[in-house]
Amino acid sequence: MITLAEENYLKAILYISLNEGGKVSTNAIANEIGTSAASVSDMLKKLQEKKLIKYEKYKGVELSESGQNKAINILRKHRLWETFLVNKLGFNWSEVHDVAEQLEHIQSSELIDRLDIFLEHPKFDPHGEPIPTREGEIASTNTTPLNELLVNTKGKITGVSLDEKDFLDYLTKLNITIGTEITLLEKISFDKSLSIKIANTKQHISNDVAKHLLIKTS
Amino acid sequence: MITLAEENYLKAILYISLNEGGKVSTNAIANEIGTSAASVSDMLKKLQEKKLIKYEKYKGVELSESGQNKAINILRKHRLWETFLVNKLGFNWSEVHDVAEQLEHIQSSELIDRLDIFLEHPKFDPHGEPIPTREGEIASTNTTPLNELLVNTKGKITGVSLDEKDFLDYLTKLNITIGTEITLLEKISFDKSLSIKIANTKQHISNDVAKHLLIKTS
DNA sequence: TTATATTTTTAGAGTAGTCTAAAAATTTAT
DNA sequence: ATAAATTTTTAGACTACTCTAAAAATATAA
Repeated sequence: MITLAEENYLKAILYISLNEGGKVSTNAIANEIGTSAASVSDMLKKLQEKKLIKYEKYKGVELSESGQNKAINILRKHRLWETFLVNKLGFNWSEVHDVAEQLEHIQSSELIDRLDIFLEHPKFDPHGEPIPTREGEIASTNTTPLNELLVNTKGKITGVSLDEKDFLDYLTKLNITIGTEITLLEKISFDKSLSIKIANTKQHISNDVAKHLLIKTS
Repeated sequence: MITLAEENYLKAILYISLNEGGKVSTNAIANEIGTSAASVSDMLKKLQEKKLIKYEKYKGVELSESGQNKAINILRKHRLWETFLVNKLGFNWSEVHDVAEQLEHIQSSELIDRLDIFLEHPKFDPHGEPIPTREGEIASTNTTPLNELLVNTKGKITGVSLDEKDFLDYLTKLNITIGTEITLLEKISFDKSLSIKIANTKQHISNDVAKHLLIKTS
């Protein structure tokens, strides 16, 4: 059996390696989970014992095949539950993360299969992130973070890569949501902030915001 | 904060006192939870510290007001989730107990409020048991266990008081479900087994089965 | 009412996960 | 290439929950 803490470690390792690629460091995990590097070191030994990760002391860590399967399954559950909470229960996209973090640990593959059917096999969650398939496939989205776009390019926001309430509420205030058409007007080299146009209104956003907006250009 | 283990103890104490009434013994809890009397003794001290129970050594235990509120809320969550699993996801009534035991521990009152709305404020769960209200009211059902009925009485099954797969699957095999009309034909004094009539078919069931069938007479 | 059986509690120990402080290894900078 | 800074691991301790074995309290029975 896999414990709740172990599941959270696997998820963190997957999350970091999806974003950064390559081996994951002890500190990165500690930072992601909000714990000490010492605790992470301890836990990595246990996950290694259970063959859920490939780990060499001081050399960083990556998921084993079975660890990756488990982690992707947790991600699938998280994103399906978020979809349920928004599409069926009427939650706002900024309110679902914490509850989904609990629901993703419910153990029942039958439950997830049925939830998937009930939701009519959604491909993306409320933040535009792909929902891994039952077989563990994660669709690639072919998007570009807004801050990497060329000036004067027009595109559509198809996803956000950060699931934090403050961030999502700020987007809502800016009239930004999934599907919003956006044009990059200018990049300020000093602070990397951006001028953008949304629905014929000019707005200004920081690089920290822009890098989490995923754009599909037409 | 209340831990998962504590929630399970409160739930067990509520369950026993709803069925037996009066103070609850250490052994009864140990038996219900499937742990040792020693562990229960330990935990009772902790729950006492947190003012969730009223407890005197060797004298048994009862829930405090705040403990009862918490326990009833867990019961509410359990029964709402069971209703969701059957009504929305298409699970059979015999398959939902274990998953609901996990789901009942999800912490979010907003979630439960919205689930209640989504399900259109159900009054009873798939086993005919009343769903406690948001305010902690548990409707009384005014039912009689089948084995306490007088011979030749006719009634309708409005609930079952046991949520175990084997039992529920057996009922399904007997063509018994919520709403089934039933007539008590004969009580065998030797083993307390019963002859019953369901849909013009005569059947024979044990006292152990009959006592968990809740009847409303017309 | 005294002995016996049962129930409950205490004592002591084990596991999973966490922490801080210190030691060891690795990386970076001069 | 060695010193300094950073990262990672180890050591030792703490909490929550569990266990078995033994002691204490209560209930039952002769």
